[in-house]
Amino acid sequence: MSVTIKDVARMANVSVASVSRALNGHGGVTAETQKRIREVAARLRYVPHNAARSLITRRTQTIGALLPDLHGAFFSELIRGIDLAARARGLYMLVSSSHGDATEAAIALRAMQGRVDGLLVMSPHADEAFLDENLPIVLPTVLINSHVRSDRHASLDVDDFGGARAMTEHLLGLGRKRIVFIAGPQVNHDVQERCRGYREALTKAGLGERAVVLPGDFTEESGYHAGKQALAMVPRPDAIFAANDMMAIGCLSALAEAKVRTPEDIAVVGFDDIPMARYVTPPLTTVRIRIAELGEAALERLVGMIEAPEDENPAPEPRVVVGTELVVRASCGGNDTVRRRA
Amino acid sequence: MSVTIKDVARMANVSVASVSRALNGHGGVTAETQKRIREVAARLRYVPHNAARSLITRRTQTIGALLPDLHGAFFSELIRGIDLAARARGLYMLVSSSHGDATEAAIALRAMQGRVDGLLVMSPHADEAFLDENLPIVLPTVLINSHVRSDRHASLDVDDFGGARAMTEHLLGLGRKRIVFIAGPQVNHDVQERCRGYREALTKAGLGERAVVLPGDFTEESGYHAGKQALAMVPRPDAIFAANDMMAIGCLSALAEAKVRTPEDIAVVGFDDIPMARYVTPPLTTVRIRIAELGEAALERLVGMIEAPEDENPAPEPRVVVGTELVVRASCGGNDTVRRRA
DNA sequence: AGGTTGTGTGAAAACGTTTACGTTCCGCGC
DNA sequence: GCGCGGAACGTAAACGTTTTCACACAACCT
Repeated sequence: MSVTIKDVARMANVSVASVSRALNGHGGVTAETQKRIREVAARLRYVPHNAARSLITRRTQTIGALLPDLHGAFFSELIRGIDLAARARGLYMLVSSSHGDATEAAIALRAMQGRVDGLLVMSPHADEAFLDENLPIVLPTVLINSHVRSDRHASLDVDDFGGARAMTEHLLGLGRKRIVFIAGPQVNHDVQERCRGYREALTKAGLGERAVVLPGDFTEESGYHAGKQALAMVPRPDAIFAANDMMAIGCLSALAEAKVRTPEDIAVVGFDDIPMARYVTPPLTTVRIRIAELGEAALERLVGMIEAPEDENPAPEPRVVVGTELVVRASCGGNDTVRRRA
Repeated sequence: MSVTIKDVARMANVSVASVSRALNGHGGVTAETQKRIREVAARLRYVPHNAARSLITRRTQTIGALLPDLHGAFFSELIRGIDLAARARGLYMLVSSSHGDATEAAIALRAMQGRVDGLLVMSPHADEAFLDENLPIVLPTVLINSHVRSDRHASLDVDDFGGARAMTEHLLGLGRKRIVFIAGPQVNHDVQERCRGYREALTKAGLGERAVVLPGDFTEESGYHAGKQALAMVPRPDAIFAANDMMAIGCLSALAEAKVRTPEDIAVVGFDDIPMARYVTPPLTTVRIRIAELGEAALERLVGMIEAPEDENPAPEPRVVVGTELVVRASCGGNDTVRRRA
């Protein structure tokens, strides 16, 4: 059996209350007894039982992260950002992921009850109704990139729209006129926003009717196919904007195979700035999301909510948007730069 | 205030004991009352308080993962593997990382007390003495890639040695005779094992005295410099084996810059099979570690320890080695294959 | 009829903390 | 000398569960 506070109390000839006070530095104990208690605790290797402690304090020093998946660089970076900020505050992180359907997500959500002080939720299932159904109202929650418009939950979104618009404008600025867009999974909010940004820029340039959206599903293969499709178009496009980098890379293969030069004949650009983007040939122009920063911001936000007195609701600004950067490399025919957008 | 088991009991006109029994399916309660209790619980949105539950059951349904860092594809994959296996068993995962020094790691370790049922530890600080000092003996623990020889802790290691030896033998089999090795950080156990595998293969081929180890630190840049160094050697090597892929990629740049052909003049190979390896030119021959599998295996192992009756120690096989695959692409001049090693 | 089982249920103890509330003791001002 | 205030410390309640034990009651066997 492990050693409890009672054992320490007995060995130090004091009550459990004094041990608790001494170890937590609450005062009310002599410096001398405090020292003695500390020594005994160290000798016995006493470690407080966290479950017992959080049962009474109502604090767990833990935040929960609900993610749809853990595949790929995106979640890796996101978790890293969250962890970074969490550690700085002495918080631990309970992660739960890969819940395919809403039922699984609901179970995960409920399992967090009494285990965490707050929740970071990024899930395609996390719409308003779902959250109402499964979230105990008391649990502070920050929605990441959920695109759920709600005044009751704080949320943090990536500026997909602005990033895509900036990219499209960049291509237009380089003189490209026939820009096609390769979309991702239909249900994906990010994709919709990126597509919207693409259309917006074209429309603003008076080229709205030239918008062409090819289907894709975020995989390299679908990018390859979309590339083939683009090559078959007449007139042939002079730029391809893929909704993510992997598809852009697949697209590059399709062009290379057809002996079409990038960027001279057709520019190819992506979205995400995955590590690989720098290394393909030609290096890929893309939109960078500062993902770790997104994670950090989300956690900061959550901590703010946890620490705020309950009556001091509604958060001043329930919705925050995280900016993107335009990363210009060779694949678009521009000069290498990184342009930061708020 | 959130709803407790007492509220459910009151509303259902039963005792808390019956509610507990009904909800946990322990039997000893009529089908009818069980149904009634379940309905009341659902209506009240009752969710058991996990801290209270684990206080008495001594089970948290959570495992802790102590990692040195969260940067890069390795940890992403590792976490994914762990999470995958954990979810399959209804376990949650508490992750803690980025502890720079041993003190921080110790704090993290102790903070896990009473919060997890078992621990997955991968940390450079996790040597025998450190663990003795900070681990409550009762907590089941699996060490990942720690290279700590201990009969008291289970451990799971990657077969760096075997992978590096196989790669070196592959190069020798292709007729390369002057193979240099680019090492990584000195303290890194993996690097030492990989280097040992390299030397072993050379020695076995009677070329032991030809072993050349250039310094490196796992960064692309250090690979670039090592590449330059290799080019300056006389006689010039005909193959370069980098201890990880990033350095191999840096090395490729150095060769390309010097107009040296890969693989015709010099073969270049790496270790890790990061996603990018497929996409560089030429595609990189490398050693793949099935990382997610490593995570899964570690968790399975841990669960075995947790579920085993206490008296049924010592685990049959305290040390398990996870195999690697030789991934042959263009950069070594062989034919594309994947050769799996146990 | 009287004992013996079994089955559904409730009361209460237990888990390991924190903390509100008492108690003791000492020093101080009147 | 007496009351008073505060500091140091102890007692016990509380947190929300699970689980042991006891109890009531019905059904069964002699």
